[in-house]
Formats: sequence, structure tokens, C-alpha cells
Amino acid sequence: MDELKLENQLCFPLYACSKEIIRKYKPILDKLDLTYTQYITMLVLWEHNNINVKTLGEVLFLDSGTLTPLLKKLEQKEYIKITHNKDDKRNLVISITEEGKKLKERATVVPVEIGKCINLTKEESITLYKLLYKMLRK
Amino acid sequence: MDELKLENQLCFPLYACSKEIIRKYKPILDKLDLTYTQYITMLVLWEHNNINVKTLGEVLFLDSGTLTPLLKKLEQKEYIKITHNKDDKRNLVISITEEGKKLKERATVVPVEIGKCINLTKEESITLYKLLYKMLRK
DNA sequence: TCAAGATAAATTGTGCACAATTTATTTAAA
DNA sequence: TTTAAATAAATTGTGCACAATTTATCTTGA
Repeated sequence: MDELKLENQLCFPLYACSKEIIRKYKPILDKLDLTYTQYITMLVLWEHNNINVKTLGEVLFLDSGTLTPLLKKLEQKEYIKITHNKDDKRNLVISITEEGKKLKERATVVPVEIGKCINLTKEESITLYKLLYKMLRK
Repeated sequence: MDELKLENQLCFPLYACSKEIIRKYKPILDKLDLTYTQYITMLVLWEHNNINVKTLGEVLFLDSGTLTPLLKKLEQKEYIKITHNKDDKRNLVISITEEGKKLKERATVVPVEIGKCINLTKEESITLYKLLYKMLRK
């Protein structure tokens, strides 16, 4: 029955940690007019321009139900442009605008500021990182 | 600028892992008519009966905005009872019903089933657990 | 070729999360 | 004492998340 104690759960600290860190992102991302999910979406788009929603979703572990309205908001903010793929009209093409590129410059402070909030050593961070990616691999 | 690559983020795998595991809880918890957040709330209540919303929120890293509607749903399912503290009317007292106690028996399979989904060794799980709790400590 | 199946997004509906504010009650200081 | 500050929940509003379904488009095999 001890398995039903909160302190014996592995998922709970994962869930709590995730939320607590995302909460720390908020004041930093507010300055860029981004939410956390919008931020990680921009991270992918800064690396891979002209991506479709399906690929974006695979990378971010998100589906169209989350991404469709989120991308519309990023388009309203004029950080991205959404067009239809001419060769296959089922696909969208998400691309970065000039404004979106400028945002990347302003975003360089984000990882620096967040780094200050994480009280783990470099080694601990790497260990944690590897364990999390091991869990994510199917 | 490499710090702005998704693969160099520590928060992202935390966020993705948390969601992916909670998704694995869903089919298991469906049988108990519980969502993940309702489940961890029940975990706390099974251990600490007659708790108030503030304390519950501190343990779960949740606020009244999340807990108030969630507790009302658990009350509707008749797993808990919500009463007012007579000594301090600002406080609620959340208590387990007989139905809620029976639910605990049926919930013993949950950690077993979830354990099968986590492809980490016992040692890795312990390391991960400790690192996550270190991050959570202020 | 043309209908059946597959695929990509969008839509719908439920349930968190959380910041910010409000309401009700209690505590404490002048 | 009595009123200002503090505290606990509830409320309000925005933004995910995701399952399930729908719509539009494309592919493929008889």
C-alpha cells in the first residue's frame, strides 16, 4: 500500500518540477509576449523554417488541437506566417517572419535567466537530461 | 545561440516526459473514473484525511483556482466530503467517504501498471527521483 | 479511373493550471 | 474596541492539452 503514497511516486515530482520551471519562465517570457508553449514552438521554427504542423507536433509532443490555435496566435503577433503547401494542400507551411527573426536576438537572455533558477550542478543537469531522454525514447 | 536549440533545453524533456507519463495514466485511471490530478489529490487524502485546501495545495503545488472545481467533482463522485471548519470558517475540511476508502483498494494496481511503462532501471529511477526533488526544494 | 483508405488540419468538448481579483472571515495593533 | 491587515477559498479569464470527430485532400489498388 506504500506505493500509494505521494512521496513514492516518480511521476509526481516530474509533473511538479515541470510546472514549477514553466512558472519561472513566465516573467521572462512575458517580456517577449510569449507563453511557454509558444516559446518552444519558436525554438523549433528558429531551427527548422518551413515546417508543417504534423512534424512540429512530433518534435514538440503536441497535436493539432493544441497547435492550430497556438499558431494562429503567433501569426497574430506577426512572429510567423502560415501558408498552404501548393504541392499538397493538406499541409501547412509555417515560416518565420522578419519580426520573428528579431525575436530570436531578444530571446538569447531566456536560457541565461532560467539557468540561474535551476539549483543543480552541471553534472546533475546532464544526468537528469539523459534520464529524461531515455524515458522519452520508445 | 546554441542555447536556443530545443535539444539543449532541460525544461523541455521535463515537460514532455511529464505529459507523456500522465497520458499513460489515462487508460488506467479511466477505470477508476479519475483524472491524473484527481488521482494525486486522492493519494494525499488517503494519507492525510481532514486536510484543508491550502495545505492540500502546498503538497500538490496547486492553488484554489485548480482545486476548488476539482474537489467539487470528487465530491460529486462521492469519493470525498467537503465541510466547513467550525473553528475557522475560512477553512474547508476535506474528508474521505466510505466510497473513497473502497477506491483505494481498487487503486493499488495503478502504480504496478505505471511501473511497467517506465523503461528505467531501479537505480536510474532513484537517481531521477532525487534530482527532481532537489530541483523542487527551495 | 475512381472509390476506398490514408493523411493533415481543424473542430469540439472536457479538464486542468494559474495569475489576478473578490469575498468572507479572522487576527492584531493602535 | 474597532478597524486595518492578513488569511482561506472562490471567482474570473486566458491558454493550453488531448481525445475524438470532422473536413479536405491525396494516394492507391481493383
